[in-house]
Amino acid sequence: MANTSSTVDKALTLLGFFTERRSAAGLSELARLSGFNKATTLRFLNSLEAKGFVEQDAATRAYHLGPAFLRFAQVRESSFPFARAVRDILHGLVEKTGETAHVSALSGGVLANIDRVESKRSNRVVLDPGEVLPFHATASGIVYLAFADPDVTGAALKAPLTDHTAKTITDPAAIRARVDQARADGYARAGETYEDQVVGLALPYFGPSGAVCGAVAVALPKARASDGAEALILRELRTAARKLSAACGGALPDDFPQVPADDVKE
Amino acid sequence: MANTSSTVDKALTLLGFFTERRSAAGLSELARLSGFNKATTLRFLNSLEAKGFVEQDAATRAYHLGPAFLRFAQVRESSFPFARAVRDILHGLVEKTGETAHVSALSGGVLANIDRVESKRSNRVVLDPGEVLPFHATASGIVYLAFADPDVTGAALKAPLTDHTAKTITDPAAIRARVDQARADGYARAGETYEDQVVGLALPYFGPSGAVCGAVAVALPKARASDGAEALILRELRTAARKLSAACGGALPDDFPQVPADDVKE
DNA sequence: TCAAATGGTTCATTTATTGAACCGCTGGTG
DNA sequence: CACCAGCGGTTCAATAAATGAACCATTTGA
Repeated sequence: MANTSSTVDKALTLLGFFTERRSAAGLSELARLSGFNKATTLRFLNSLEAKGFVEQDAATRAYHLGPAFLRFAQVRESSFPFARAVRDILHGLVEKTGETAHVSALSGGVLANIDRVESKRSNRVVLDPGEVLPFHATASGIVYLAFADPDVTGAALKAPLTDHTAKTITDPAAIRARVDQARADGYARAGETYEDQVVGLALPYFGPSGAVCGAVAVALPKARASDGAEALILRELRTAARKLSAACGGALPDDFPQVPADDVKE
Repeated sequence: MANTSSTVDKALTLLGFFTERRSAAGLSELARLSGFNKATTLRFLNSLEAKGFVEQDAATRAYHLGPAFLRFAQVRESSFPFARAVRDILHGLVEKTGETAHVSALSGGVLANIDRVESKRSNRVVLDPGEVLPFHATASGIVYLAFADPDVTGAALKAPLTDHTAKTITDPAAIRARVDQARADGYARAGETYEDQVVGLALPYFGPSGAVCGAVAVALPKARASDGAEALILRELRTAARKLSAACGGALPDDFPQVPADDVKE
């Protein structure tokens, strides 16, 4: 599966270099980031620009994501009103839990945030829109792998696992253990493996044919991560995961573990 | 400018075949629509799928737009909150005029709707999200051409001009006259040239460096298109165009015509 | 003023793209 | 129920398109 390396694939990877932090980039910068030749990069950018996927700032000559995304997001949404459902579910989660919530989806081989709603508390977790979530270092990533196709999981664990904090787990065997645990539990917890002082809890959601689509997660400051708070969050996450699955035409599998094996029932 | 026909260009054109009406399409259908060989089409779809730009329904094997658009729209929006501004402006227009309003932008050589808000009246104009607006048959298209680069305008008039209604104007010279008129007036009006019984009024909006980005328009049933109503709409459209230009870092040109050369001042 | 970036171009080499023919499969029809 | 037409997908030689090192012309900044 390494890389089929079609020209189209390569051209599209350029888009992935635009993030919230780097919302615009010049030709040389993109060539450096991608490893493509400058001439190649330019041709790709021209093609992307012709279709509205990037725009070039006339003054700075830097490129940024184009208006095509507004249009296509609109078209997708009109036939498949997912973004709207996501937003509603996230608002519900934030209201119920008081913490920042976000939903990710697998898109182009990576798990990327597709929306997030922040807690109203002053001490809260802040997330970049569109951020790519490393599989091994986030609760969303772990729980995604737990329910993903074994090949995908294997591939993700073979990839280089980078450190994000002092507590990031980079040993593939240890990650695999966490993934197995998450599969058994029906959720994943990540304590400061991606950001210091941040705890994450995540559940997967499923599309038609029962394939996992992504994860829904709540991120909170470690200081507020009491057992009781986490149990509440997991309960809310479960209903969120159920709604999300429904919104994309799927459902939680029948054998999906009951999340909070504790006291009260939903 | 005909077609540079790079492989990437071709692959991206596939995305354009997804609309609200045809939100999913199979391999053969896309091959037919695009004119590409089936093998070629499939390779493109695979590349697009790998990056999340299309998804394949496991059951029907049909393809539809993928989650990448949610993500990239998010990233673009985070650094360039345009969609939000558009929405606010459209709501304002609908409230003030009582009619359906929409904003389009040039994206990939075509003028496509990027958002729209419908009138609350029962007899109203309905627009498809993401719809492509033909230059010659819509007020938005005419007014776009009026302020676009002369080369673009020339190219658009050389392209085949298709009929949409009995009143569609397909003579390039007549269209050019309307374009020139629109440039002088600062707005364009299209009476039943795209949809029967529908009148459209449109103004352009401008980005940095003064280039035209797209159009903002109001569409209303012919029966309600009185002179007074149209004058009101044009006034509202002008403030909308000003706001929109500001939202994308531009402004109306200093020499932009005063829209309603009539009674009351804004 | 100079050096090192930048965006962009060129063109022979190479490599990925192309398309006709081909599978196996499904769903509808006489 | 056998048939055929359409589907999604695959193959592989011929070919057209992608590639990249070297090259400008400008801009930036020391």
